[in-house]
Parts: sequence; structure tokens; C-alpha cells
Amino acid sequence: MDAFFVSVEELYDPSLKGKPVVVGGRPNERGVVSAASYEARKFGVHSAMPLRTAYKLCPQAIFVEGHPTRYREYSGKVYEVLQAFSPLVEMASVDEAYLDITGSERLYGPPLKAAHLLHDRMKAATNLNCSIGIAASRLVAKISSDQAKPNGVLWVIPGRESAFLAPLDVRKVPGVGKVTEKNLHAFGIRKVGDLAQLDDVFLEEKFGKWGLALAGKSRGLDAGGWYDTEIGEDTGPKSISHEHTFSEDTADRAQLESTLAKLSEMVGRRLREHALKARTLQLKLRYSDFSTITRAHSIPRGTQLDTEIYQEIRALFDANWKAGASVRLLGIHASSWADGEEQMDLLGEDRHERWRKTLAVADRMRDKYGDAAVGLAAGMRGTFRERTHENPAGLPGKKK
DNA sequence: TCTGGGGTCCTAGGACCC
DNA sequence: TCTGGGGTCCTAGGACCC
Repeated sequence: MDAFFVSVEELYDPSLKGKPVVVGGRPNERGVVSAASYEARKFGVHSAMPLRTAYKLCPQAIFVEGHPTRYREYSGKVYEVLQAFSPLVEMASVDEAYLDITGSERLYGPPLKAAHLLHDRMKAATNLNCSIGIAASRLVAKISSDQAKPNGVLWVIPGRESAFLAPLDVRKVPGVGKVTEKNLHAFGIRKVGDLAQLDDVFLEEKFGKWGLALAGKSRGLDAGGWYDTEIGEDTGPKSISHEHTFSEDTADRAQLESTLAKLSEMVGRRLREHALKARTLQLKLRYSDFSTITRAHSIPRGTQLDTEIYQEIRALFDANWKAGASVRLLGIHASSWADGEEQMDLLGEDRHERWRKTLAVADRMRDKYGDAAVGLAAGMRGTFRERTHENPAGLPGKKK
């Protein structure tokens, strides 16, 4: 999809059309640009750029908050259109998908005709622009859709992959970022064509396994990892995480702990939604100077309970936070799913079961009344008064 | 410039096992 | 006594993508 977040915002507020628009937050906030309209891009604004920088480059831009639920909703509509066109669909992200249209010639005609038909259907059904790349590999389809933007269609005829790729900057290859680009430049490799001419052995020596994949990519081949799965194959999440950057750095233990409690709940909830139990829990801590550490711990049985997640994360936090040091970001990452029917420890079974039922009720309450409706006590400091000698009953304070 | 949040994949070292 | 080789699991960090 073209400028997806911006285009969805324009559907909600047509006055944004034709103007420089930056999605991501207020210009003086901590944060980065999620998406910029083509008008804003003319000023050098692009995604991942700090909002404050975007403001300096383009102060007249309209800055809007992102609305993830809106984007998910429209992503669903996009999926519907694609699914109706061809059953072999794979959403690669919220605004990007692969379709296998092998054998659809009798239905839609030759590739270019099929793509234009899909392009029109997308516009009619969603009022959004997209670009389509057609090729014999995912890699080339993706690059050609980038080259087709905005609002275009591009077909790379089979056999012409190398010729199509050769004049492009190495940076256009998915997986080649800032660092790899710099490393390649150091060898005088600037274009994909330069890469294709090199010896595979040389690339493997210099860049390891990645170098070998790179050699294949330079010739338009899908290779490795996700590229080797069938289109439409459902792989499920491999990790679930939530993190939070404070609007101002803090060394306040109570605030840090309550943030960890809330993150534990968010992670626990997602695990229960996916019916997953995590065996590895990881704490992420970023200090004021942006130095970042991660500390993980694995448990034998796995968990999906907020309280257990919080307990593990608290232990990691207590052992690793340099007390008094200002914190910029906290994060919790869950991975390594417990497989199949786990054996319950008999002693804890009753307690587990009661927590599981309690949290199922809490999830339903959040569905109905919003996320703030219910939470762990540790996450609600400042909302409810804690039980103290001055307030032995633990009566709620003024704010509820 | 002053750097989000949610992911995937890869590397490398160490513990541990046979 | 003076140190093998292969495998798996765990942890930490980093590049990259949208």
C-alpha cells in the first residue's frame, strides 16, 4: 500500500489531502515518524526519523498521532480484496502482501492485465492506492513494487531479473541496511550488478552465511528463512513483546515497577489470546545515555500468567537495574513456547487454575470496559491507595 | 538530528552432555 | 593430568524490516 498510514488518516480527515502530513505524534514528543505523505517527503522527512528532526525540516507539516486500530481495520479490508482475488495470500506486514497467482491466467489473463484488475479492485473497495510488482520470486516482486510506487504496476519478465536489478543501489535489496551498505561500499560494491559479478566464495568469506544469501539475491533468487516458506503458510508468532519509552527519564522505583506490572499484563494477555506459554522471559532496560541491556531467564514449564511474568521480570530488574540510574525505556519480551500439553506441578495446579480463571475474567472486563478497568496492584500505584498504617483498610484515595 | 514499538534472523560464547 | 569432538540449550547483542 502507498503511504498507508497517511492514506488511512486522509480517509478520516480529507482536509489532509495534498498537504505535508507526518504520522507519529506531536513534533515536540519523543518518538519517530511512522509515515510521511509524499508532500512531506519533498522536505526530506521520512519514516524512522525523530519527530523533532521532521519538525525542523518541515515545520508547516500537519503532525497527527498514529491510530493502530484504524490501520489494522484497513489492513483487514485489504486482505479481503486480495483473498477474493487469489486464495494464496500472505500478509507480510500491515500494509504489504504476497499473492501467488500461478495458474490464474484463464481467469485474469496475462500478468499485467491481472495486476491492473487487482489494482482497480483495491481502489474501488478501499479507496486506497497500492503498487504492484509481478515477478517469479518474492524478492524481485517486492523490489519491483517499490520501483512501481506511487500507484503503479511493474512486471519483471522471467529471465530478465538480473538486468532489472543490476543498476539498482545495493540498499534496495531487502536486508541490506545502513551497516551492510557501508561494508559493501568499503569493497567498492555500490550497485546490485557489482554484487552479481562477485565470486560466491569471496562473499561468503567476507560476510558469512549472509554473504551467500546476498549472492543469490543479487540474481533475484529467494533464499533462506522466511523466503523458503510457501505463500500463505501460517507460521504463528515466535515472540511477543511490549516496551515503553517514558516521556521523561525516571529513576523512581515505584514508577518503574508499575510500568513493569503493566507490561507484564499486556504480554500475558497476548499470550493467552494466542494460547501460548513462554519459557523465556526477557527484560530490556535502556538508560538515559541510550545504552541498552537485555537480561533473560528461562523457566522449565512456561507461563501465560501476568503474576508469574511480573515475578520473573522483577527478579531480573532487581538484579540488574543500577539503582538510582535514570531509565529511558523498559521492555518485556516473551519467547520459546512450551510445546504441547505441559505437565503441571501438582502442588501449584490449584493456584494456577485459579489464576487462569481470574485472568480470563480480567480479559473479558478489558474487552468490555477498556484496558484500565482491571490490573495488578503493583501497576495501579497512584490510582489506588495502598494499605498502610495510616489507612489500615486500604481504602481508595480520591482518584479511583 | 537525538533516536518508537513490534517483530525476525543471525552470531558468538559458555554450560553441559555423551 | 594438562585437556577431543559433536551436539543442544541458553544468553546477549545487533542488523534489519515495516
